[in-house]
Amino acid sequence: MISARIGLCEDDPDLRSVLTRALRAEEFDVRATITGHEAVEVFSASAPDLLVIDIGLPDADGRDVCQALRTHGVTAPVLFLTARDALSDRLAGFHAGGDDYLTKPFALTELIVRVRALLRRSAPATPTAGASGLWLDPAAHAVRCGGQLAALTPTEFRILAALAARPGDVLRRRELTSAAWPDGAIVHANTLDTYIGRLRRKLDLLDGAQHIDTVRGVGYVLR
Amino acid sequence: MISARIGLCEDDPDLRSVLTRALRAEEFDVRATITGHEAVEVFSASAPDLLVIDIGLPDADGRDVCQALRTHGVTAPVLFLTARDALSDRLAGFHAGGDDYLTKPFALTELIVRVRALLRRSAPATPTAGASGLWLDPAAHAVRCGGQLAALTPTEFRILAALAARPGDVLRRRELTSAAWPDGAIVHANTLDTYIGRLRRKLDLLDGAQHIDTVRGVGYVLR
DNA sequence: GGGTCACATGACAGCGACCTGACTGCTCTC
DNA sequence: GAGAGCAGTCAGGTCGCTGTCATGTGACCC
Repeated sequence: MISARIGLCEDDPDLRSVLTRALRAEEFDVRATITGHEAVEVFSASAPDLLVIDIGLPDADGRDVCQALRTHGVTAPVLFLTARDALSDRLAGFHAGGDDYLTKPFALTELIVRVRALLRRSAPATPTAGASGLWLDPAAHAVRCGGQLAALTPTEFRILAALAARPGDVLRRRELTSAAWPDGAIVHANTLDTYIGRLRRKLDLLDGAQHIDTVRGVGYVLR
Repeated sequence: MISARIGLCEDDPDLRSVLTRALRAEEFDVRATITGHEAVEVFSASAPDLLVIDIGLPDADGRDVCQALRTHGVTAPVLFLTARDALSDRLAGFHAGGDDYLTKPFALTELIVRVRALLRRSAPATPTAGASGLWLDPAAHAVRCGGQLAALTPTEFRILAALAARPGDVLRRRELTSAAWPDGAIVHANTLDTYIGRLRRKLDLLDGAQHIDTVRGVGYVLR
């Protein structure tokens, strides 16, 4: 699968750098911009698959940047970043349009999960986990297989999302841990094993197949 | 695919005529209305797949029309037409649950592009609430199931309408809260729980089935 | 085979999210 | 003012998610 192109617009140098590196670490093709005007110029010329835009840009409101891009025919979903104290329910309307927002401060893992969820939603025709027959449904917080559906807890969902993001690739234990738990969280080594076991049980009830393989000494892989 | 039904509300005869013909030329099934009251009457009776509403209607503000339709259970995305440079209008439009904006004057091709984008984005998320066996009855402020009918209070209706707008999707608590209460309203976290409980009791009396599921740590889902 | 290690699995306690019934206050109508 | 109905809060109970532990199992190396 070709990596998704993500357009980023964030004026704070530190945050911009962190976000860019975090997204690139997840194999995304990131193009970072600093001002709203730059974002409109760059992304209307070559539309990315998803936009991550800070609401509080110095030269323009992030929502106006979005609006301007929409008038240029850019239909990619947008993930807004907003300060918690500036958050109000007025942003809720964006959900109906398929967009999303994240309040600062946020865990990078949360950003990654949201980004993947938005990308998945905007490309509903793309099977999520390759040939595994599994279908991650972020809207339902569940996994589908055939007509069956299994509800997942938040932690189970994050782990399976990380695996499904790169089907066929072996994900190291530390990669999975950092994807499922916030940075700095201390989780017992065995905790991941337990969750893998729970996921396997739920997936097994769906179609009786083995979806998550163990790669001894390395990690796990979704096939 | 059956052509999408588009509800148009525009008082200016020239613009109405141009828009109607342009959309029909794109194979859309257009129903044009002139006043806000007519729009509410017509489109709450037979909800289209998308609404195009002028903000500056003579008898009502387009945002109020949108708001009224939302409380009638109409969940279709809305494209507002508005005068240029009206930032406050934009924000207020999103308050009303609108999904996109177009500032006059605009190119017809822009309109078409964004209509298609909105339809594309909303398509997977808008099966009718009938899939759950429940039917929202805005006129009676009630919910029907089979031949049974349960009266709902206004707040209960708004919550159920929000859930029914996206059956199968988990709605976060904050989404439901912002859908059921006005912006800025401070409601105790537990209040939503209480209303969910009341709704469950009423729905349970209709057919004895469990309609609203809890997704722990996330929100609620109508199935 | 025997030892070691990594992983699998079932059980469990803590905790927080959620559920529920009861209650108060408010508004509207008569 | 009385009554009815709705909205919102509270307290206490229940339930499920989470993370950990103990123990079992299988892979690998010698």
